Amino acid sequence: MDSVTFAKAIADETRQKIMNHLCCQWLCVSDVVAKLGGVSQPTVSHHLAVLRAADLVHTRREGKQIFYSLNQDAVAACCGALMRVFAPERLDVVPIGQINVQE
Amino acid sequence: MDSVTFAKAIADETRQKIMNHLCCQWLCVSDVVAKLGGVSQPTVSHHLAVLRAADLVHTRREGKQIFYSLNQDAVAACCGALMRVFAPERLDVVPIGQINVQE
DNA sequence: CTGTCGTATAGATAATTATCAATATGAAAG
DNA sequence: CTTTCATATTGATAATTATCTATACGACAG
Repeated sequence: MDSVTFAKAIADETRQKIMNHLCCQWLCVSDVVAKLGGVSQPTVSHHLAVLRAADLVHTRREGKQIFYSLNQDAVAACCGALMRVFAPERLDVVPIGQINVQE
Repeated sequence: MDSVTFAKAIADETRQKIMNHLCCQWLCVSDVVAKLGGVSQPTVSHHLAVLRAADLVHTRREGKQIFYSLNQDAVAACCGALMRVFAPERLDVVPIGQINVQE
């Protein structure tokens, strides 16, 4: 996966909202539709497909429903790659919250 | 600056190429045009404007030319913010190269 | 097998955006 | 002041994409 694909995948407000809801929990599509409010089910399915194509979500089938959850490993890997390429001189002081990257 | 603005700013191949060229060095617009090859000057100016609007580049005037360089601090801050939001459970093992984030 | 429920896909449309050619702006030189 | 050079802006166009409605698909219940 390249950094442009990753950037395009997260470059949408609705998609970031979805990612927020899928962070640290599994939700089925209709759950996401309900949480968003005002967005149709096909639109949500489309966004989930974009996230899936970028490998940013995990998927699990359970009967008729399909559950999604955020692939935090992929997010971390992509952000790390972005930093290596576009902030190589800041790798020693990355402001991840109050945490600093150290060797 | 919000994470959607950042993502949109870097969600373009030409823009990421420009960011690459502006990483760790100052280049004027015509330099960037030359380095890219096949992209018109107005297009480059437009992309630089997008990057500037997202505060991802530094600017310096020198006579008739305007020099740009990548704002690595902003990149690092935005990537850090993305990680905090979308990879909160991986903050302790962020794969920044061979480096791990530690407390 | 048929109906129902959850999700995905198709098709259409509107909005955004990437790009170029042409032109404006602005700074320095003569 | 006029010209020249570097960059920005305008206007137009093509490509991408976000969204909806309608429909197809796939799993389960009866």
